[in-house]
Amino acid sequence: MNYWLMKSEPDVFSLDDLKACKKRTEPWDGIRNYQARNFMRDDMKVGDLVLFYHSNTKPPGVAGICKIVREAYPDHTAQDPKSSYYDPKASPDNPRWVMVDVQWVAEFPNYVSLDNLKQESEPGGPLEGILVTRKGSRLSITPVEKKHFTKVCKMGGVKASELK
DNA sequence: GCCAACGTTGGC
DNA sequence: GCCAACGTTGGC
Repeated sequence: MNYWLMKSEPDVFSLDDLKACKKRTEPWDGIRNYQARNFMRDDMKVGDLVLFYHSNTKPPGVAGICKIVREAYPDHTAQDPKSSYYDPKASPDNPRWVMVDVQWVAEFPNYVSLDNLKQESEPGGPLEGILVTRKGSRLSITPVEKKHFTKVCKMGGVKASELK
């Protein structure tokens, strides 16, 4: 079982939006970065838990938890000329990009802002090494260590051991 | 809106 | 295969 952090701009798609979806489930489409794609394609498994991060908002931070309910399959928006995610190099033979399905799990009673994360990821801190607080880190999907996942849940006011 | 950091593209 | 130019991300 792996843990992840996934970024989304809440103006585009927020944790609340996910909660409002049918079965609280929605494809995570539009990933157009190879490193992020490879994480999805090679390492994401059904049941993996995800920190749902709101980017490009004030303040940025982790809003809650979702989980992987379907493993990687072709992202059809890459083949749709009308989609803003259209990629002319994608085709049925070579879909090029993949997506996964995620399901809403929990909203944090306490929003965990990027500032909070930074404070705890200082040298010697409980989140030392977490990728999201690294300078210049733009990757929209990053793996998260179990101990870091547990700590962020605690900061958010949720017990990681009670998630399902 | 600015811009640093990073990824991608394409000429050579 | 190098690298300049360009595009994007995302905090501030």
